[in-house]
Amino acid sequence: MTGARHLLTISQLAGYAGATIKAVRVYHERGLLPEPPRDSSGYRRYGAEHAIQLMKIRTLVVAGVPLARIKELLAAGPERFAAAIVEIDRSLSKRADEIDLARRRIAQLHGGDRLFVSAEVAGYLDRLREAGISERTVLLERDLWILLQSAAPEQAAAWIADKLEAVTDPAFLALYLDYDAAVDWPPDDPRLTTVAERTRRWYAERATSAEDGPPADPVIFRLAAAAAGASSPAWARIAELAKQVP
Amino acid sequence: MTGARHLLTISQLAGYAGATIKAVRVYHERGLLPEPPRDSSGYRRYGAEHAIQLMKIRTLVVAGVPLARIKELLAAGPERFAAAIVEIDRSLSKRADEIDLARRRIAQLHGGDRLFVSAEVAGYLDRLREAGISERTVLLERDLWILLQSAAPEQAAAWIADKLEAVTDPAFLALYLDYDAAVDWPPDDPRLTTVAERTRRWYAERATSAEDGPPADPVIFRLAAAAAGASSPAWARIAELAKQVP
DNA sequence: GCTTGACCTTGCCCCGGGGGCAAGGTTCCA
DNA sequence: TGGAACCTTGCCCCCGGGGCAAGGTCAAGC
Repeated sequence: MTGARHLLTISQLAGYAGATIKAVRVYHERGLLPEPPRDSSGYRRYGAEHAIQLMKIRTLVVAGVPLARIKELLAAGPERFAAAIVEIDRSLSKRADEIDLARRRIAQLHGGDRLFVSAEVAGYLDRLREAGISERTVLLERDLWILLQSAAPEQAAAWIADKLEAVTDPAFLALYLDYDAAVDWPPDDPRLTTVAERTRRWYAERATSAEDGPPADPVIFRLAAAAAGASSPAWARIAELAKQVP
Repeated sequence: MTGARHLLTISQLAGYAGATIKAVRVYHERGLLPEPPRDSSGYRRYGAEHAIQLMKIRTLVVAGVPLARIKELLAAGPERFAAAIVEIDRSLSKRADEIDLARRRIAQLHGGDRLFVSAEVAGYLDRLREAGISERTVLLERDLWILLQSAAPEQAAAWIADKLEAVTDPAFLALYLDYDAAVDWPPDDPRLTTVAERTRRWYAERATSAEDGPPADPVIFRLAAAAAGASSPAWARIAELAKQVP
């Protein structure tokens, strides 16, 4: 009569615990769930004790605990088990936070540049837009910042702080608007000398008024200048002109 | 000078987007991220456009979107993309709910039987405990319900409704306490005939007062009786005695 | 009895999303 | 000039099962 204690088939067991037949067999293989007795034709026959164990296993599995760790936990003493539960709960709550963050980020996916550059740089770019800089130039500037932030994050951070200050200066914005207007001029346009002159003046004034300029790492600076120059021959020419009469 | 547009190494790119070098190479293989130009020694050199694409990829990856789907999405038009974003957000919110549920379940892992049986059965078991039934017998009853719920969920549901009603009857509880006391008696204990007599009377009374008894599926009923009988020879004897004098 | 469909068994290969390591080439910095 | 830190390709491995094959078994209906 004790055979009546093991009357569940594998699919009944799996269905009850929200698992699949395959999963149950995997748990047998990995030693998480003891193999039950077999009936006369070799079918596995389960009892309530297996159902209980399987429910525990599934609860931990859906909580994201790896099978190897589940095996340890089920074999461990209650105090170790309780400690593990606390830790698992913590990791679940962390996962929930990550999901929250992921939701906020995918929501920004079809939107602006905040996903691609730091908040500071995004703010800077928005100031440029407000000042009337063309979207094309803003995007060039954005790409430059992406390169900078990738190649030298802390230098970029120091630099953007400087730029956020500069952008409050109307003279800087005016100069930037000149550059924006000049982007498509031919390199031999005579107006470029004027822009170069204004550039020199602004830098000179700035060097006297604020003693700490951008932490001029020459390598990075040159790369940035080269990238900008590559985008616009006119800009490259302005840089050349501004250097010529120091 | 256009080489300056591609100045990031693979590790700089990966670091910026929170990926690993290996992951970036996988995205190349799968066609998610275009292969960048190589420098003179065969190293990959990336530009801002790759950084932007990689950020998009990573955002979707951490949101749990499979790489194959990400590839489709990046190639699709904006309206299809937007629709997908909505769907991804919904699935993320579902995941968040699942995590919530998982947390509540692991919290019950070291606690009572509510994890292993339905809420109704758990309530029934608690009523038995309140009535003074020994924990050992309650656990036997619980295991029986686990078998029942696994093997025939809807029959078990109908049956538990019946039991929840029975448990409000003091006569039923008194009878159950008799069984609890008898669990370890030898099968030839003379007191068993008294219990059998009370059992017969209770069933007779119930059959007249409530016309709809439990939906007596004979197979399931017999299995349950056999399981109970296997746990206690005395209970098996009571069942035999109660049948003998119909 | 006989078929039909649902179930069960083992065994094998497959997937995604990379990780790890080997074995070699390159670049940077002191 | 030498070692650390990069980079390259290639190969095998991990988890947690899914899918399929090739067979054995069971219950219901005719």
